[in-house]
Amino acid sequence: MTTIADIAKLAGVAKSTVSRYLNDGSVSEGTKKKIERVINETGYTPNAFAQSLKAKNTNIIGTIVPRLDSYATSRTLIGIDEQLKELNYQMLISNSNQHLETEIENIYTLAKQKVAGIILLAAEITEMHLEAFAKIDVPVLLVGQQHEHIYSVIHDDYHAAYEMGKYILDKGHKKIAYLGVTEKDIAVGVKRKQGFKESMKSTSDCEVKYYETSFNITEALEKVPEIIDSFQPSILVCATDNIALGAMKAASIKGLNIPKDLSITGFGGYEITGMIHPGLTTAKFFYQEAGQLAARSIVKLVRQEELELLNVSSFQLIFRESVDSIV
Amino acid sequence: MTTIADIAKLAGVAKSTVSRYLNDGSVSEGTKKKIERVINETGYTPNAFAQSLKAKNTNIIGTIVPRLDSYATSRTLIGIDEQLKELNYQMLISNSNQHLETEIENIYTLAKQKVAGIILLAAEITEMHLEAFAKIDVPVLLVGQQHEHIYSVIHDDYHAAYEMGKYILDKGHKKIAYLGVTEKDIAVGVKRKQGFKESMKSTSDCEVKYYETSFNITEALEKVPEIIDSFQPSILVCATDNIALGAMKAASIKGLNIPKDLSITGFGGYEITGMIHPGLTTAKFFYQEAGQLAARSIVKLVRQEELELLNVSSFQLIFRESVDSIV
DNA sequence: GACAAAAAAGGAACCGGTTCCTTAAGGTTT
DNA sequence: AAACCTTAAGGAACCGGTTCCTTTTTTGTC
Repeated sequence: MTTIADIAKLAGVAKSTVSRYLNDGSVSEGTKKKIERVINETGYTPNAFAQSLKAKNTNIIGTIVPRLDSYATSRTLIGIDEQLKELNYQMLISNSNQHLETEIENIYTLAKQKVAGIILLAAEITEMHLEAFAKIDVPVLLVGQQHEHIYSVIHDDYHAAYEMGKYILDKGHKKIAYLGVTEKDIAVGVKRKQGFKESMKSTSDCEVKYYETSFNITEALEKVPEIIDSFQPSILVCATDNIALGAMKAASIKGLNIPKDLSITGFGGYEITGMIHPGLTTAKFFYQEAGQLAARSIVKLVRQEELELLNVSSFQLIFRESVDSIV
Repeated sequence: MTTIADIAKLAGVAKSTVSRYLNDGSVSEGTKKKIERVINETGYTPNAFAQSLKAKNTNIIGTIVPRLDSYATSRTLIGIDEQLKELNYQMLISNSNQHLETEIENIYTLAKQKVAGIILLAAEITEMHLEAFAKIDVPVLLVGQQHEHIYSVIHDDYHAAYEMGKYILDKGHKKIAYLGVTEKDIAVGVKRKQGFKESMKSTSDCEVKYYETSFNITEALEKVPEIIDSFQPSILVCATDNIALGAMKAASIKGLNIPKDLSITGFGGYEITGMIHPGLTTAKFFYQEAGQLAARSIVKLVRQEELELLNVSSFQLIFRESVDSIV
């Protein structure tokens, strides 16, 4: 390993001069040349640890994700990474594997590594989270979930669900099943359901039933047949695309034709929803863009610039073949 | 920020004693208690940079991925992460966004950050890669691709394709289209094709044609109709599940029934292939397990232990509804 | 109780940078 | 030509740990 002292000796100058050359650059042309030559010859790069030790902070933004194998997560990470690179920050991914304790642990680990900021893609914010945020002296940004005291970037779950509700009413559906998730998840479990419920208020001759499942495709697959048998809805509104995919599979297994026998919708706008047959009608969220927004936002926080507490990313309904018109 | 000097002062001992307490632990019971109390009170954690600066290396394994939004990548990362945690190493993900130059850059960046080792999920190994590996003094492990001089963990692409070929011959197919990818990708582009070709040698009354597309779903979607029209195969063997998904969509759009009018197979074993209708017959690779193997392997390299140059992860054919029998 | 050996604790140097302070050199002003 | 300012460069301290070496304390043995 060559160090700054080696470079200094080889160039016949002091350490501080080399350091100055590398940073501000108040160095005469002659010595610049000398140092440049030596650095090129040796292929020297400064030791990042020594720099960070002195600087007491880094340009690293830690990003904690609940899982890596999810379209939403991946796209969000891509957006974050893209934007951070542009802002000269680096992304450090920390996977908590849908494990609450690991998630908390990761917060502390990142803090210990002196990251400049933390982006948290959480499904749920607990007391332990708040405690961790308070203890560490690092700005935190939530993505996908909101909280009254923490900066966040969220998707417009409420209005997406509202518009989706309006749309299926337009299509004439009267027997509607909504398949949601746990209310611990404010965004997906609460907001989407609220938006949907609100849209249902505009009509009175509809029968709407609400069910709950997990985020797991296979669990949806198991739960759906029962819903179909007992309630016989004309449409199944699923709180995520994955649930919708499970529902479609379940319907296919039962020999039902989508959308003739049963319409299905999702939320998310995963790429796969356009590739299957029939295509799935869904509300598309802009994960990558939200990731970019999150990156810009956390950097603002790091730089102590002004930022809205709540930042909303938009959505777009995508109409495909999985919804039939009832006449 | 509290430092080890603060702790030492508060506990009334020397810095070195605190350090010893934190590491080997050759400290008397009495002082242990004192130090422990102070550390608990202050919530002190050692500065990772100072430690790394002295230690001259880290327990971080850098993992370079070509893209984040791929099932194979995600699963592999999960496996790596899981296993590294167990071995007390940390994973640092670096995304090259399918950009060769970024990939090379990332190699150098990771080396500069003094990672203990690098796992590279590459699609292609160029001269620039080899040059980078030679320059940096960090062990490197390839995943998914092999190279005569570099340690690697690969999937058994050759035999998976061979078995797949055998299977579809068994099913009686005679007009077979193979839709592959660029031969720059040794694993997917070359090995799968080779294995498949080998299996085709066992018969003489088959017409087999080879085509090429990209890894992109939409490109497959565009290319497939032409293949169907000009060649009219009874089966389309796709080199990846994504290509197969594109092909299925294309077939659906043309109004073809899968598998009656056209059989389709893939490679990969993505979860979604079991969720669509009809289910896709595919060769499943064990990405997560391969990731774990990769983690164990890179750690062996870091510790300068013995390791085979080539480590092969197995596969399993999954038979679903997308392949018909020709009688 | 004296003495040797072992254990515990202290002190200083070091890791590789950055930065502050000081000195030296060169240029300008009067 | 002296006084002053500016620019360039050197030297030393510092960031927060670890480790080696030395000194002090404890323990055990005769």
